[in-house]
Amino acid sequence: MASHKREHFTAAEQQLAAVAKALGHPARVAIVRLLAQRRVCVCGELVLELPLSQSTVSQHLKELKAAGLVQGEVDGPRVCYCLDAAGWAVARRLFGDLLAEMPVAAAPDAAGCC
Amino acid sequence: MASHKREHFTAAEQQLAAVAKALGHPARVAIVRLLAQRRVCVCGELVLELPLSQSTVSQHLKELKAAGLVQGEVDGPRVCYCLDAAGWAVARRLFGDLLAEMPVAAAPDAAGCC
DNA sequence: TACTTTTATCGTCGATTTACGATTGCAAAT
DNA sequence: ATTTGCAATCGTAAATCGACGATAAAAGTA
Repeated sequence: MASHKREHFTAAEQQLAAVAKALGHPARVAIVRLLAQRRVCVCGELVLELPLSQSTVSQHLKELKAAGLVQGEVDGPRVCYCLDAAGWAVARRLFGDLLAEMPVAAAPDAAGCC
Repeated sequence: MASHKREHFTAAEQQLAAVAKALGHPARVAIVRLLAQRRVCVCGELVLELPLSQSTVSQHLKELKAAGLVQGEVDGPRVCYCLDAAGWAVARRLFGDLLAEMPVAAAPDAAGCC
C-alpha cells in the first residue's frame, strides 16, 4: 500500500531502538553482564575489569542509565550501580514483541521472499 | 586504542552488540517490521512507507544485511528484500541468553544493590 | 582544615553515523 | 541500440560516538 510517508516512527519502534542502541556497544554489554553476575558493583571495579579508562566507563554507565537499564545509588564516596529490573522488563517486552513478529527458521531455507 | 587492561570482549558480547546496533535506529526497526508484515518487499515500496530518501533507505538495508537480519535477492530490475530467518535465530539466541542473565522484577524493590 | 578517594564532567580529537542529492550500474522493455 | 525504471554507490555535510586526559565535585578521614 503505497501510502504517504510517515511523519514519525511509532513509540515502540523508538523505544526499542533506544534500548538496542544502548546495547549496541560491546563495553556496555559487558558492563550489564558484570553487574548481573554481581561480580562488581562500583564504578571503580568496573574500570578494573574493562579495557577502558574511568571516564569512558562513566560515560557508558551514563548511557545505560539514560536507557533505563542501570541505576546508581550513592553510597558514601562511591556509587553502587545495579541493574534496573523495571527497565529490563520493558526491554524484554519490546524485544519479545519484535521477535514475535520475526520469522522462525522452521523451514530450513524458507526464503520464499516474494 | 591504547587499551591495556584486560582482554577485549567475548565473541558473544561483540555479536550481540553488532545486532543491537543494527536495531539501534527507529528506521531500521521499522524496516524489519514492514518486511515481517510482508506488506512491502521492494526497496522502492519501503521508501514510500518511510520518511527517508531512497539512498538513505538503501543504506539502512545495507546495514541490516551486514548484520545478517535481512537478505536481498535480485528479481529482475528490482530487488526483493526479506528477513533472514537464520540471522533472526542468532539474534533470538543472543538476546535470550542476555535476558536470561538479567533480573526479573519478581521482588518488587529488589534493588538490594550492595 | 586539609587530604584522600571516588565519580562525574569538561574539552578535545578522530572516527563513525545519518542524511541527502547526484551519479552510476543493471536489467527489462521498446 | 536506446530508453526506462529501480537500486546501489559516490561525494558531501552535519551530527553523534567513543575514547582519552585533565579537572571538578562530593564524601569520608586524618
